[in-house]
Amino acid sequence: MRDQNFCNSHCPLTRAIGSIGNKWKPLIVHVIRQRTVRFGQIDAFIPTITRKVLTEQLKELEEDGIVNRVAYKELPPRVEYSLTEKGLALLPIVDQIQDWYVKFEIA
Amino acid sequence: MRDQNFCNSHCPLTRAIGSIGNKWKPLIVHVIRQRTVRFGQIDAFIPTITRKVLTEQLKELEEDGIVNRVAYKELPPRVEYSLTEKGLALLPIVDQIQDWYVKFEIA
DNA sequence: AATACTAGTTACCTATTAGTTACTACAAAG
DNA sequence: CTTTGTAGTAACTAATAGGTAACTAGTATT
Repeated sequence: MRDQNFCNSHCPLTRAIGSIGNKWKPLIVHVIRQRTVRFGQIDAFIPTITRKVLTEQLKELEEDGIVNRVAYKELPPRVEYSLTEKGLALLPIVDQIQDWYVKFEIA
Repeated sequence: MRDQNFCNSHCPLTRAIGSIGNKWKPLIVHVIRQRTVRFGQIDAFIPTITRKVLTEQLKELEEDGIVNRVAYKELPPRVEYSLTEKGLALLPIVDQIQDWYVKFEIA
């Protein structure tokens, strides 16, 4: 998202939303989970995301200390992503969002 | 948000994000909390939102069964908003997002 | 000699979201 | 008789997010 009004707000919830409150980031965190996954795997798990947008989102998540990125100097390239401690702490919240939705979803 | 790819996804987390995963809705839920508040109060609590956008977001939240809207037939108009059971169930999650952010924020 | 492989990047274009300004209704207060 | 107050709406514009297609590197396979 990177909305300056949000990132510089005096309200911590607003800043939190500025950091993870967009449509892709919770999904990316949810896909990585406790694993170490490659770029292409994340891309395959989120069918509607494009590589360009996935790259952008992963870069922001890395900047915000939510994911680790390890690039191997090989060809073809290999880049592995995993959650940091901060990212792992987000998992129970993401799970609860899913549970909340399922609980109130009209069958 | 109302992204059709999200709302019709087979993944419940994706659908959940489609319903509350935008920048304004968690904030609106957080502002209403357990109270009954008027339109103008919400507007005053979220300084950077415009009336137009607030109206749109509240309408979607109402459609999704997250807020109740009660309009009194008076002049000047009075409209009161409160959280439904579904909306109230979102409060602990929103609080946890805030706690998560505060915990990992670099001082 | 051409093709596939991965994890991107670049330039360009479109769609969605958000902001701006002006306007409404009618009663009550000054 | 003008102003104030509330909760919007309409028309329009600006900003941002997201999508598309083409391209890169160097090794390994066909």
